[in-house]
Amino acid sequence: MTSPGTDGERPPFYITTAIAYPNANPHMGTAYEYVSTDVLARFKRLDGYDVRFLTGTDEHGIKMMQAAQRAGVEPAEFARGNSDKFEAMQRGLGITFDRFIRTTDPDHIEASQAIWRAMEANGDIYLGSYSGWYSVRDEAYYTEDETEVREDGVRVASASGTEVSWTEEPSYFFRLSAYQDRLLALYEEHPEFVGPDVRRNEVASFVRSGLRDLSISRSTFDWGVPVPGDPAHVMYVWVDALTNYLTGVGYPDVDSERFRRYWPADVHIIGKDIIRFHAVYWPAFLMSAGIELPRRVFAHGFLFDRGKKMSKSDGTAIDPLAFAETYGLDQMRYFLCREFTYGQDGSYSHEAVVTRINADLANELGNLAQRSLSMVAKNLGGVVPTPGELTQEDRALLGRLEPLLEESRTHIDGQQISVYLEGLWAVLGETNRYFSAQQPWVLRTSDPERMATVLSVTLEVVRTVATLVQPVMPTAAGRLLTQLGLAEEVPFATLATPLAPGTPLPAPSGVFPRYVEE
RNA sequence: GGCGGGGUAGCUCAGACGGUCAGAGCGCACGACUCAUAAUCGUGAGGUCGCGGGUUCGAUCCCCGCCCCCGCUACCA
Repeated sequence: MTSPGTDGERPPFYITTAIAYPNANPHMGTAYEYVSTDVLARFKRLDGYDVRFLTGTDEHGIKMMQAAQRAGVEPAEFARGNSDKFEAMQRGLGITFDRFIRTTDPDHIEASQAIWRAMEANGDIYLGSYSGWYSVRDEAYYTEDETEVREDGVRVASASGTEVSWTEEPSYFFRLSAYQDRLLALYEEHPEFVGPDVRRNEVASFVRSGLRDLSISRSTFDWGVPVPGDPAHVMYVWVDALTNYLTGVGYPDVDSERFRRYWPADVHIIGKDIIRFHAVYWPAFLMSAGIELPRRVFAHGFLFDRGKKMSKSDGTAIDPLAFAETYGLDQMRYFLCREFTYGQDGSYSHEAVVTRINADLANELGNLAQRSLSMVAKNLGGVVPTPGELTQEDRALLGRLEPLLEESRTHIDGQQISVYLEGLWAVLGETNRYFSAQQPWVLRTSDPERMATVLSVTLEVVRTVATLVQPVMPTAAGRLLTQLGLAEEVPFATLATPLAPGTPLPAPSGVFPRYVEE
């Protein structure tokens, strides 16, 4: 399952991010999710898969409505404007999504209503009543901890300060409680359904503790998908939001080529904060609707800003595009993927970014490429060198390249993004040691043929790493590949083809400049 | 409280049927080299592997107790 078929067919691969709730500006956490998912998507594409990559925004719900009111515009207009910001950010980050879905899209409304009907037809939706702390002015329910009792004894919503009262309203419920056993069986039989492991433990523990039915509609506001057959209600949150993954492949037309090709999704990439909805509600909804389950849900961790220099002086959260502007987009993408163990939390700082840029990119990779390519340019006429007989050292290093693709595949399939990069850099470290030990600058006069061999071996390393690192740093990798006389983008299938001796190479130039403090 | 994870070199972290398992990267110190982006290579730095017991020929890795830290414990997404 890790490598594409050999029959020339490109196997399908469907990957998604969570849809963002655009009631505020995007931050580094959202950028992290997009970049990391994009890396997984690009990797699969370069590895010969027919990838469908879905992302977008979740535009419904009470909070959007309130945010729109504060901004003095209609919800639809407000949502559109903010959604556009998210889409623009993704484009700015080089995210290669195939569709940017909005939950206000007509086909999504249709899909949501269709899955609702399917769950209803299965007897899992019933009308009940929902109760909670309700603010008439906000037209919203608040949980107990979102409210506080003022000095005058009146309970108010902490956020808005408006008075709340215990209220009951009719609401449709999803019979989540009926799915406890089937969900536990799912985690048991398909432990890969939830990752990382710690998240599966949490989810299983939660389900084991007992499930209550889920309120899935509201009648106190109308900014949402109308409930089929009862327009007084709109769907509340999760049926609508989660269904985007189905909309993205053509649901409810389950006979369509797109749906049959891409569903079930191979992996949903999400933040750890919404693991329950994806690992409990979502499979339950799908079981109810008679739809196949996604193969895996993977929750990444949170990123925290620990650096002072990086923040704006006013302390506002750093804007991802400003981050990319400051350090370079490829550098940013590399940092996000390499610095943090995917699935765990992490904190970033200006110092950490600079260290990665200089140590990993400028020194280990960029300098290796530069030192080898410039020797080729100066001493070998600027053409791919012809290797002579290989020594044990040469074979050992070249031997390290062979398993890299398969190892990378394994890591990527398990969403171990940092481990995949670690593997590439381990080889770069060995190559720098090899280069120093072989001393081609000495061989230049003592044994030119041997020098050519050493440079040839080194260029093979650069080619291999540049090829495999394309998903993370598409632009920089493309520049490296170009300097090796290759196309700007090359599929992984080309890894087995060494550089052709004699191929003229362009004049080398640095790809990864050092980051120097101003 | 319950469930789960964790406390290892200055920092971030690996680690193992219990017996070269005391490690990597960064940082730091010294040295080498000069092809290269003040890059690269070599060496070193001597950390009670949270605390106290126990099992064992032997435990950082097993058991018991204790002290800290973190996550989850449902309808904001």
